[in-house]
Amino acid sequence: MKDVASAAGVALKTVSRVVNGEPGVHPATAERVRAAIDALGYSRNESARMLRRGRTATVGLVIEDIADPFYSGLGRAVEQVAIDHGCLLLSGSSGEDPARERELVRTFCARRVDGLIVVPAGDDHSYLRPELDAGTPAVFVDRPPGPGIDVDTVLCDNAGGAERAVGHLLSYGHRRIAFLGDSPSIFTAAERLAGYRRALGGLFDERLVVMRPPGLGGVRADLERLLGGEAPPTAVFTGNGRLTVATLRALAGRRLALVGFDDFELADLLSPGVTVVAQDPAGLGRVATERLFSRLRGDRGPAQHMQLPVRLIPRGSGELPPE
Amino acid sequence: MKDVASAAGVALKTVSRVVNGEPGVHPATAERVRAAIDALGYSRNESARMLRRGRTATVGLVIEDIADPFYSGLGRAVEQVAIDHGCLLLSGSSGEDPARERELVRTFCARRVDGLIVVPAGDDHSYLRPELDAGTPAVFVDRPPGPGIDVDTVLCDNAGGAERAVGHLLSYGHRRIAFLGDSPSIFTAAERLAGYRRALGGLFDERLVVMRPPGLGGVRADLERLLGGEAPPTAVFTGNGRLTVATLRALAGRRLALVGFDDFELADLLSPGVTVVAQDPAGLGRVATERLFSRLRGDRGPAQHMQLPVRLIPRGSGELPPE
DNA sequence: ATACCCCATGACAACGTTGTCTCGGTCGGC
DNA sequence: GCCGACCGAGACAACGTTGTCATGGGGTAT
Repeated sequence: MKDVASAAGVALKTVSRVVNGEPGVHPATAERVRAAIDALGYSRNESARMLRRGRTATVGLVIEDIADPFYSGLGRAVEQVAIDHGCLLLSGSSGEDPARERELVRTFCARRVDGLIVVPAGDDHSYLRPELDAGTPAVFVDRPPGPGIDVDTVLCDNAGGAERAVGHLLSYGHRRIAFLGDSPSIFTAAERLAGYRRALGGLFDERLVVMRPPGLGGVRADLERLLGGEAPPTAVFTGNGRLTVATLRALAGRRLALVGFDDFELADLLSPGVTVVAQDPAGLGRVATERLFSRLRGDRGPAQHMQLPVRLIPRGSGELPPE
Repeated sequence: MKDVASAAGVALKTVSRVVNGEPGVHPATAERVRAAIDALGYSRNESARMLRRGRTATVGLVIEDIADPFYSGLGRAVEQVAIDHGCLLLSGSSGEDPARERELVRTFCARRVDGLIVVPAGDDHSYLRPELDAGTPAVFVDRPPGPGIDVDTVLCDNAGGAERAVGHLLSYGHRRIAFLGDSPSIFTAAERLAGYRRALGGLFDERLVVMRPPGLGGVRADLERLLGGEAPPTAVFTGNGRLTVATLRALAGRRLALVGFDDFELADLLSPGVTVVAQDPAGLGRVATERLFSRLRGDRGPAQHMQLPVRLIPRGSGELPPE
């Protein structure tokens, strides 16, 4: 910028004014400056600008794994909204590791991101307190923060969706419906279990519930055990997309009524098509990021807790009769 | 940092030394400084550090669409390697729009990213010349840069993979094999067409080739036209993952031998399983980013052009006999 | 003609670090 | 007891912007 200034024969500040489109510069001068900028291939140093202004025009996104279609859809939406607001996205995957989540947040905050979008892995977010007090807004998506931290959250209707899924199977005559869920320490898994339980009411049988981290081996064994036991289930409700896919693999073509939480590509092309309760990952990302920007615009109201609806999509697997 | 210094009763520079683990600080002093840091909840301002050091510890990633499983897998690998090298990732989706690609690169460079990983959308990258000359290394992945720009590239064996796919169908007795590809202006599509053509040799028939941007409607119509014509194809080779899926939808269960370029989740669960030529998106990302960091470590050698192998995975659809 | 105001421009400090240089004190060797 | 080396620590400038305030010149109203 110094070079541009001397090339155009003006002061530093005038170049700054032109670059930022500030008023009060004679058109002819501005033109001369622009010519010098082009000639020298100058581009503003954003690091210096960030330092001076205290704003980085950057949003930090912490998710579980960007390679997971659910989160990459969410991430894409966050990116889009950020760009619409002139911000860039710093992103990182926590891999469901609370220490890693914390480390990412710490690093993002050291870089003075304007705001944070977090899909938390852990359940203790007291480490966020100083950042929040310092004025860095955060929005939690998909899962709420741990106790004592009251920030905006955008969740989907986990319990309601699960209830809906199980109700659907009940309406087709099933009475013994298994639940394969993620570890109950994960918020969404616990919520979905609650919905499952509520839908079943007196039919609830804890022997039909298996909750553990996903993985084909485990699911296959669990399924064999469930189906081989006395009074086996006639249907299964799977608690997330990965478990649904693992279950489909484990079933290896055997027909068993199934409704899964989370939609996934090609669910419609399998035979039978897979009935799911679909969330809207892009919607979660969009709403959360818009919430964040409304905070950045100065909204100081109490924390908002939003819940997005889910949608049951019948495709065949959830409409199979018992037996 | 100023506050920490006065709290600990030392000079600014001493705090800096402690924070950066530089030698030459008395252990007792260091301890006092650390105590002050904890008490004040201080964290280094990375913006200032970037400005001063001229390094941002940031890698810019430009891809087509982070929501696409292929690119999100690639992005995850880039992120991992970057983190292993102490860098964060700024990412953006170009949406196959050259202007957007350029804009993203420009923005990243204004932020003085240490290096760039680019999946290009356009075919003119002369705009990169100033950045490259300024010492910002770039690595192109999946597709090469336009003419005149000689940077490291990491591609997969597009032509070889296509040749392999078509050869596979030929070996199962097919003689009329259609090709559904992306717009030939896209490098990978053109390469795969070349491989298809090479494998067919004299059997090549341009009436069996359809190249256009993906989208179910188009694919369905194209397929109807191909299959309804005289001497219809007995097999089809699809030029990328999205087209493979669109084709499967359009076929709606009709049996037609098919081999697709790109693997995708659940390809094994469809019936028949979908035979594919699989790339390794994570491998592309990893190799490219390692290349970038070797440049950042000072490698000034000539541009390297790497090609990763592909793998044919027979699953059933590619082994169907003609008719 | 004088006073006033506005416009275009510039000088200067500050943002929070880190690299360089300097300085005082202690220690070891002769 | 003297000198050089070394160690811990600090002063200062610089990175490239932008916000604040100052300045001078020309136009307008009185």
